[in-house]
Amino acid sequence: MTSAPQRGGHTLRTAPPRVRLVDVAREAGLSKTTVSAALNGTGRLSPAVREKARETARRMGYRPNATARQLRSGRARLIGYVVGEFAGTPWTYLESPYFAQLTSATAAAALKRGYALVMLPAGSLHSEWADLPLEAVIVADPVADDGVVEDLLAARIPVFSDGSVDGRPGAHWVDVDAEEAVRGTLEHLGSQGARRTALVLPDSTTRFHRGVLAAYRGWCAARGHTARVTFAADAGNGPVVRAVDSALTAAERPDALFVVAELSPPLVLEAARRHGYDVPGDLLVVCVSEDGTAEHTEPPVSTLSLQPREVAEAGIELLVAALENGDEGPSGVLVPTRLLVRESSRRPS
Amino acid sequence: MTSAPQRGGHTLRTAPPRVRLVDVAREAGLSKTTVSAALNGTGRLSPAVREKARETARRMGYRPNATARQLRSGRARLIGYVVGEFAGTPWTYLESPYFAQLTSATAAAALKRGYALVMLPAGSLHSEWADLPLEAVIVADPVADDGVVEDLLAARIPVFSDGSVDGRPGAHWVDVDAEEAVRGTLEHLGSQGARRTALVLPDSTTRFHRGVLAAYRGWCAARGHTARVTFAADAGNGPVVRAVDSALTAAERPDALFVVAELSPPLVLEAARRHGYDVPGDLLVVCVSEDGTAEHTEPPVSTLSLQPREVAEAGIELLVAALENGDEGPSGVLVPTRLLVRESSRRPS
DNA sequence: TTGAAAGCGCTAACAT
DNA sequence: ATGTTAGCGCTTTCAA
Repeated sequence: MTSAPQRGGHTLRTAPPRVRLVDVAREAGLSKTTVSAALNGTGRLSPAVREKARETARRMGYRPNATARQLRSGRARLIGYVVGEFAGTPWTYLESPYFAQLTSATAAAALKRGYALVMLPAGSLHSEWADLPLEAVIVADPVADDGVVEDLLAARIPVFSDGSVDGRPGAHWVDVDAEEAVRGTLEHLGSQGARRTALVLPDSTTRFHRGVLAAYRGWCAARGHTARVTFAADAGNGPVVRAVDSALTAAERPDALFVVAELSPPLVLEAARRHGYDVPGDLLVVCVSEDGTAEHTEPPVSTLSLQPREVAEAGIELLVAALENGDEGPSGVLVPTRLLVRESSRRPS
Repeated sequence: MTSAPQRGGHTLRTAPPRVRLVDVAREAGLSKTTVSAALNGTGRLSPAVREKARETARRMGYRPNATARQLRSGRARLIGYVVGEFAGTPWTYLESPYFAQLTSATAAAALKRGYALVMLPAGSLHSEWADLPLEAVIVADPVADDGVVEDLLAARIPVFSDGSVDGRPGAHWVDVDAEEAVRGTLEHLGSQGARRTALVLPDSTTRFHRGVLAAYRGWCAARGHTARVTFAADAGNGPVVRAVDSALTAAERPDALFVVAELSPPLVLEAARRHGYDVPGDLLVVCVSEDGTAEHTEPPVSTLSLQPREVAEAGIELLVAALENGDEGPSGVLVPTRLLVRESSRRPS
């Protein structure tokens, strides 16, 4: 007879050993099977026995051991969640309203289907959390050639990410249509009279940001406009404010600003004011943002929403389908963005 | 011979069965024991054998089953994270900079000690996630008589929360000193000439918010000042803006504003402007906020930081100590707040 | 130096 | 209707 680690593992020295199924069975004068069936509502048991088992379990404060169940069922119902951007500051992504919403919506959608989300540091690799029993991992906005995606795929762990993983076996994706989003926004701005729309973009290799840049350049080229792009050196208010400042002080002043780098809308307005622009009088403004402050500013700021909640829903739906019905079905889905036009981008007539 | 569920559980129909330790052992012509020891660097094995085991495992793409390990070790190294406030909208808490920072800092600190964080919906009860193998649960800012805390304690799951759980066996806490925070802020405001400081508070039963209210009232009473409290009906920009509006339009206009309800600092400034106040000329402003925009406004806004990162660090330290060294040691710790004085609360001389 | 076997706590196939 | 037993995949004691 071997002696396994202290019952209940290396847990609290002072903690009493946890009540197990067998303890309940013994106490009730029944077998494990019967108690298990009684508690799980399975099997054919006489109501009396079932009740007795339940009563005893309750009285003894029995709680099934989740790990044992997981092992038995072969399913952990745990999903990893890691974001590709922000690798330099692995835990700041939640401070972005976009990621805050994406993350919470993902957790919500997952939990609704019976899966829980495990938060992982941005930019971390599989090896750092290999001993978590994750059934799949969501990689939000991976950077170009993201190491995690490779690692995961090599370890045969299903990956849910964006369009950049298309075609890889075991990889699934949800994507926003950057091309269409940019076109829609620029057309809107154009329709309000903008001729010189400047773009402020994070210096990131995310698929979305790359897509935005390409679409913007394409749009300008097609119309013979000069592309006016300013890159924010880094995420965070400071660097993005500086990028906006520099976009607004260009020799040829822009008449519209499309801020894709995440910046609190009131701060965009303040920058405009600081540089002597009237919004929307001589500067139209649209921000890619999920920040609710946009509707409370004076004037309210138009935003392009990337619809993180819809993205999360679609992603989890795909994930559940893949995990539970095998790998068939579409491996990707496109979610449309939504342009919320407010006063900041409506040229007064 | 029984036939357990499909090897690997109900996983992908098309997925090949996962490589197990025994598969590697067979392939290498060794025993499970030997391969396990080789891979874990334990036991006394000849270098040749160890290498052979490792090589075979690598070649076959072996990855240990995390659930089996957990069962064996009796430890899941998983911590639940649930917030008490926001029960009405269980997933919006991340949109608050305070909770975003608290959450990410908690996840970071936990992971550093080898624990991963599982995100749970705000206001949810133990029964909704009873089948997750959580070794402990962190209940951030529980509301008065929070059901989760009771549930968890009854289920003998260690709880880490705030001072409101003090004294309960199995409960541990980290708290901010609301009394001192309020006193410090009001003194600062007073030193800058404020005589009529209005307070804007969420209508919440959180320990911190209750503490702030009590401290504020006490402070006013001690000095014979009238207490000027406005409650924000709800979280979110809209309701809090309305509360600020109403505080600013009181018959007797305040000369200082202490905004404890979470609101984007630029929006506080805008409200002041809207009502004809000059900040800091005739209204001093201090916000309880972790929002980085505070330093980028004109004027920059003074904030009282609740130091979520320090709170998280302290909490996880306590948690690890309790989980790993038994339940002794202090069951609670107090973390000081930090007043960051900026231009918005410095009376120009 | 290596291997056989027990057992973590649970569920389900099978026998009674 | 209820119980016996095997086994999920792993680590560890103990024997060889």
